[in-house]
This record gives sequence, structure tokens and C-alpha cells, in this order.
Amino acid sequence: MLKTSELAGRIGLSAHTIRFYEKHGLIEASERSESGYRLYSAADINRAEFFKTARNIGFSLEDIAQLLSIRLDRSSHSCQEVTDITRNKLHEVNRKMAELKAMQKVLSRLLDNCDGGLENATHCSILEVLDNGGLATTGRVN
Amino acid sequence: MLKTSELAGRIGLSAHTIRFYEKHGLIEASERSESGYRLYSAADINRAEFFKTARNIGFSLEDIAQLLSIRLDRSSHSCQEVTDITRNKLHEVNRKMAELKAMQKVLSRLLDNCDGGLENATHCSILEVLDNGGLATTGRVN
DNA sequence: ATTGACCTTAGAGTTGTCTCTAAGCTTATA
DNA sequence: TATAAGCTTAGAGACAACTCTAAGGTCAAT
Repeated sequence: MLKTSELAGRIGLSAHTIRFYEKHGLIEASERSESGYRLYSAADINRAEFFKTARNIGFSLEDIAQLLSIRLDRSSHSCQEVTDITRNKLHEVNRKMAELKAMQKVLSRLLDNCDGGLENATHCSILEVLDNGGLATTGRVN
Repeated sequence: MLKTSELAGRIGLSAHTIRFYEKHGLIEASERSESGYRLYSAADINRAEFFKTARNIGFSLEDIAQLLSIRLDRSSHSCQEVTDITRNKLHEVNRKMAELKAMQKVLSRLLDNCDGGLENATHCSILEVLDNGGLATTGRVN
């Protein structure tokens, strides 16, 4: 049986954060000491580690809540439910990647066209682009 | 001279949002009508459009605030200040991209190894990976 | 017995970017 | 003139995922 900050140390979170996750149903202490301290059993620790792994991968707390409830009773959930959550997450990641790639492209283009010297910004090409509504050369930004 | 929602329509934001940006110093109405309505001059509109372009590229409101203040008095700022902001943004984007790429990799790997069928999740390989602390095959997640 | 580290709770604050509400004034149209 | 649409303000609420605070109880060591 671990206490809160022992569990915290073990899985690399602060005690505060553990309690925060508990409030959201993600981590649980199945027992309390007489004085009310949380006590984490081996099963609780496994659950917390499952949580941690999922969080490291990048699942949202809501996703993890679902995964945890499936894990709690695997036989009454389908494998598909798990892949759906995973696939949705992947789509979200892909969407964000596309956004970031577009930003990356524009930003590097802006930097390419600008010397960035110490002279004053009267003729700064980046400001000019921004003033003119975006990059004109190879298609507009947005 | 445009009124708030005219400007809003012109640059594709709601009137609410225009006022929100004003509160943060990003968009300005240099005049008011007798009854207190905001009136946007050509210069205000240019500023708002500059703002919009920068926002579309992905700059944060704080970045844009800096860019706007440089734009306001180009001659007392260096071109380098502008490239610094841009370069920092690019680095941030690159960092996020790397994170997302890692997530993408893990998520697709999880999906590859799981059939996602309608049978129950007792032997779901994704849950197993999560229970075992991550993908073991080609190096751990995180 | 005292110190200091740890535990408890409810709840507020943070960050960034909006989004909306309430309560009231103005303007344009029918 | 009545009505609707649009404007004003200050301030609250939303979202995710923490992060911290206050005010106090507990435990181990000295």
C-alpha cells in the first residue's frame, strides 16, 4: 500500500496532480487509512500506470477515462471500441500535423526572404508580407 | 468609417471577437460616433487586416501584439526583432510537430497490431500494450 | 514536546482564445 | 411609432489540464 506521494514518485506525477486525476475518476485509491490518508493497492498502481502510459502516448483525459472503463470490464466491451478511440486520436493528430506543416512552410518562407539584420524595420519583408495579406508568390496563406 | 460588425464582416470575425481583441490592444477604433459607436478608419482596417493575416499564419496574440507595435514605429525597431519572433514561432511549431510525429507513430503502431473486431476486448492488444507500459517491440514510448 | 514533512479538503487561479449574457442605448425600416 | 437589428459595457463562462492556496490534521524523528 502506497501513500499519495509515494505513488506520485513512482509514476512521475506530483501528489497534487494525483488528487486532481482522482477528482476526475482517472486514478483511484481503493482504501483509506484510519486517519483518512489514501492507500493505493497493487491494482490501483497498475491502473495508475496504465493511465500514465496512455497519457504519455497523448490520449486526452476523456479518452483515458473511456479506456479505463473498458479495461475495468473488458468482456462487455468490444475491441472495436478501443480501436475507435485510437483511430480518432490518430485522426486528430493528423489534422494538427497538417496545420502545423502549413505554418511551418509559411514561417520558413518568411524567414528565407528576410535577412533579419540589425538595421531598422522600415523595409522588413516579413512586415510587408503581413501588410499585404500573406505570401503572394506561391499562393496565399489561408 | 466602418462600424464594428462591418469591420467584423470584412475581416471574417464576429463583432464580439473584434471587441475582445480591442480589449487586448490588437485591434483599434480610432474614433467614436456621437453615440459612442466604434468607427474604424482605413488605417484601423489595415491594422485589423495585418492582425488577421498574422493570426491566420498562427502567431499567438502576444506575438501579434509585438509585431503590431513594431509595425507602428518601424524605424525604431530592427528587422531582427521581427525575425526573432518568427523564428521562435517556427521553433515552437517544430517542437510540436516532433511531439505529434511521435504520437502518430505510436498510434499507428497500436492500430496495426489490433484487428479492432467486434469480439470482446479481453485480448485487445492495445489494452495489453497500455497495461505493459507501452510498446516494447522497437523501443519504449517515452 | 516540538519540529518538519506529509496528509486532508474545497475551491480559486492559470493559460490562451474566445463566446456569451445582461441591461440598456441607437439607428433604420415599415 | 413600433419593431427589429445593431451598438455599448462589464463581467461571467467555456475548454483542457493542471497548479496552487488556505486552513488544518497526522506522523516520525529528535
